[in-house]
Amino acid sequence: MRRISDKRWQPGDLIPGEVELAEEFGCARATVNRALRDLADDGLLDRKRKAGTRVALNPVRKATVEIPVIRQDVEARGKAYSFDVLDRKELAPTSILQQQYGLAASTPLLGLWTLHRADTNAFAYEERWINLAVVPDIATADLATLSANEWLVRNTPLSRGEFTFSACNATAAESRVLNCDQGAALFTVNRTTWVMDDPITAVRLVYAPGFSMKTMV
Amino acid sequence: MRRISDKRWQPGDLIPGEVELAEEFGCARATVNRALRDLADDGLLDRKRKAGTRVALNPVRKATVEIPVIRQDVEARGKAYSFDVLDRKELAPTSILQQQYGLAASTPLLGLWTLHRADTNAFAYEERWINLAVVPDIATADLATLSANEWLVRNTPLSRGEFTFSACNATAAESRVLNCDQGAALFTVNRTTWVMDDPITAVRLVYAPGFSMKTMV
DNA sequence: AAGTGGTCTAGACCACACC
DNA sequence: GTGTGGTCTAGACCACTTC
Repeated sequence: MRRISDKRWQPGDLIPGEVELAEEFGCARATVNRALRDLADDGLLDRKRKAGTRVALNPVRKATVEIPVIRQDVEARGKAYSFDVLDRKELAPTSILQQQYGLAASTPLLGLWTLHRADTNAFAYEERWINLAVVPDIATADLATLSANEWLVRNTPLSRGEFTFSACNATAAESRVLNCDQGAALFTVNRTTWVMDDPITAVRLVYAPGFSMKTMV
Repeated sequence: MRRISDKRWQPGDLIPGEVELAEEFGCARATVNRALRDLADDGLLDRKRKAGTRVALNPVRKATVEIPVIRQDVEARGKAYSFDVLDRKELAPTSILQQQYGLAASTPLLGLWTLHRADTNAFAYEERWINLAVVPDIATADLATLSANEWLVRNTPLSRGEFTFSACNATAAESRVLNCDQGAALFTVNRTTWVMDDPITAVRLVYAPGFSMKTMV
């Protein structure tokens, strides 16, 4: 790391192999491997078998953002968390949802519209679609006490997800619910979650004005 | 991972120690250690000496967002990148900057206002402060051909940074530069970068409407 | 004090990717 | 074919934390 930092090893440079570095530093090859692997995980090195290890050309900064359950997020800010399910409907996917996720027209979906609060203030507004074909049990769960998000986290196997962060102007409906001006800039997260190849849930989360997401590199 | 996924090990559960798992799986302890460490890095396990390893209670989703140099971001979208330095000033820190970063009133700063374009469209508007006390060389660099961001990446030792993502309504000036409506919701990134304990640069980056940042978990 | 994870060693074999 | 990183082993000592 020091050699990258002070430019003795410059971006694109091929650095010595593990065996050579182990000799130079007087340690075992496994130790060098661990160090180089950690640096590669951080995006500072590019490693390839046979080709060797190079200092990363694209200093792509990889930031790890932690995306906590909303309740924890609110509580971490020292506020009391509460939420209300404003609306709830079981219905078939719209044609947009069908093509976006490759769902059959007969797939049963549960739609939930939820307001999350910090103390008594609106914190975020959530629109969520849940695939009842994959998690039918949630249809009978008491989602007024345990949020759908937490229910899914507890009752669903590990999953992979995709997040999209953007900014949106508050619609009339959103401004009413979030108690802000229409057109206010709102930080928005779209999340889709799959188990295996089945989409479980799609969420659009609109945070009240002033929200920000912080991360370190 | 399978045992976490199928809930045989539930959130909060204390799982067997490394020695025991190594016996069970018929492998060396180092192999178990590597596996558990990887899972802990992914946020699935919490590990503490003496206390043991537990399945993470807070399934804090850790998403790794890649924050590329803007030029690469634009080029990855298949557009031609260009930029213009709209304004440039050397001056002392405002009192706000002084207290925010603990700068002396005499610290020389370079302020840059830059418009980044994708093809001929505005892509992002950047306001940047550079600490000339730490990187004096940049004052004489040709920042019209190589952006300040890339100059810093190439000429500065490794640094740590802090990112804040938020949403802002376009000011009158921003709407002119980004060619959008005043008040449009703009995705905004604030970044501060340090080398050791010295702040090098603070950037406020305002993306044109429609920008989104995507990441997988 | 004791038990846990954290790290290291010396050696070995494997798999991939380039020649 | 061959050299690189990827992974594993068996053993050892250390450091942190909780008991």
